[in-house]
Amino acid sequence: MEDQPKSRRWKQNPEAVRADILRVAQAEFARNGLSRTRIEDIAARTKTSKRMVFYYFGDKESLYQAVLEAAYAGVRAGEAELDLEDLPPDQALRRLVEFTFDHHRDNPDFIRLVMVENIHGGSHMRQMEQLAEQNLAAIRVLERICEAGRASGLFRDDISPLALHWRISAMSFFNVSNRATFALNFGDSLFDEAGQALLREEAARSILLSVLRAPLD
Amino acid sequence: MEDQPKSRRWKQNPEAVRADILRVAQAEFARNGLSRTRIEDIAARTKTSKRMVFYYFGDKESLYQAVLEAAYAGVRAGEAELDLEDLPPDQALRRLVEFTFDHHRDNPDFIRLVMVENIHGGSHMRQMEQLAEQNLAAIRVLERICEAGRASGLFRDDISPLALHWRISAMSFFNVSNRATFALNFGDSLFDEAGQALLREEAARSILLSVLRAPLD
DNA sequence: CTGATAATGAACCGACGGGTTAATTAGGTC
DNA sequence: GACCTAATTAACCCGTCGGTTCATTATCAG
Repeated sequence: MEDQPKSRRWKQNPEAVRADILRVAQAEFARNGLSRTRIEDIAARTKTSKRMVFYYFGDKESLYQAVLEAAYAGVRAGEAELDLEDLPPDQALRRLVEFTFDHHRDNPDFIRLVMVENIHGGSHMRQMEQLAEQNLAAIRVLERICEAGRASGLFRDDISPLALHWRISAMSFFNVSNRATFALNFGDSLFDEAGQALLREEAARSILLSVLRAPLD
Repeated sequence: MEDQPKSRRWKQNPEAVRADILRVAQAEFARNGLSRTRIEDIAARTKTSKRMVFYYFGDKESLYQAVLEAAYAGVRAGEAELDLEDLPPDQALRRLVEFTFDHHRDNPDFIRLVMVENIHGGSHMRQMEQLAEQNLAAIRVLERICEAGRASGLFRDDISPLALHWRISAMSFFNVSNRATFALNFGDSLFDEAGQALLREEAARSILLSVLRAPLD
């Protein structure tokens, strides 16, 4: 029937075990952060044992790092699916903002991992190399939109794509990361369906408005 | 000479010890989060001992909670010093955004505590009562600005002060909270003096632009 | 079949760190 | 000065949890 590439067959499948551990570990680290997460808890939700976690990943920090790396790769892959090529620049930008907003919402575990990593000062992210290109790809999308907008006379010519990305990320990220404290402080009206629709729309509108050629100033 | 209110004099001053512990604990919890912080480390940087930390605060979680509460109170007190009463609404709003941006920047420990608390789902913040009024005060400031702006015909009449506050907070908070990962992903050009000035200005400008009466749409 | 290696299981270890016990001192009160 | 309580110290306790040891089984190459 089917032959695995490396001729590994039924039962005793290391790759699957590895992936299983990674999957569970991602959820645990996202929920509890690094220190509060117990390897035993991860193992318990896996089909394998604590011994195997160490066997495959060495130690806790390495596992965490592998999780972070996989999460980044997964999310960036999702982003790459967005196609804005044949849209006029204003619609493309609006679509990008809305997509980013939704995409963050749909990946709370990733957001929480990034929060955790920021608490740690980004120390585990430093040795990840292949992120640079993926990240620059995100900026390049914005650069193209800005350039097209400028060329058509629709956008201002002093837009910084990086600063624009920063603002889009800020709203999309904060919406997920600070939901708990924001809701406790101000109620959860912004987090029901209507509230989220409002925030999403205002985010898109304010970003768009800020790049359009001098409506006022 | 001077008489303390409760006739407590030189040496053996519980209030001061408490405050000392709280000060050090705030820095430690902000830097390391809840689990990674060691009570012994806190004690070591205090003028007192580990035993005293438990004596005054009961246990680690209670100490953390006291720290969080004190941090909130401190930051909110700082915010209250901003006076926008005699400014026209557009200038008042711009000033508020700039102030919030700066204020977050100046209180990174507070930001980090809020990050930690969000990782914990806000569970320690739930029993803090007196925050409600302080938070509503922040919204009320925005409500007054929006109302004045609307009355003068300058602002749109469909502004949600809460959503506006959310956007201002998002940018101000994200700027501090995600600095580490953002800089690793995209370089630190947005975090030097010029970059920060740009972000601050764009934040203010985009907020302002979004409330002004139909410049375009 | 045989030997080698990769994968797994069970039981164990040790130190780290939150929290405590018990005894001591300082300060206030009358 | 006698007494009481709040504040402080030193030493200890013990559960938890990251990581390991060692023995066992599965898989594969020849």
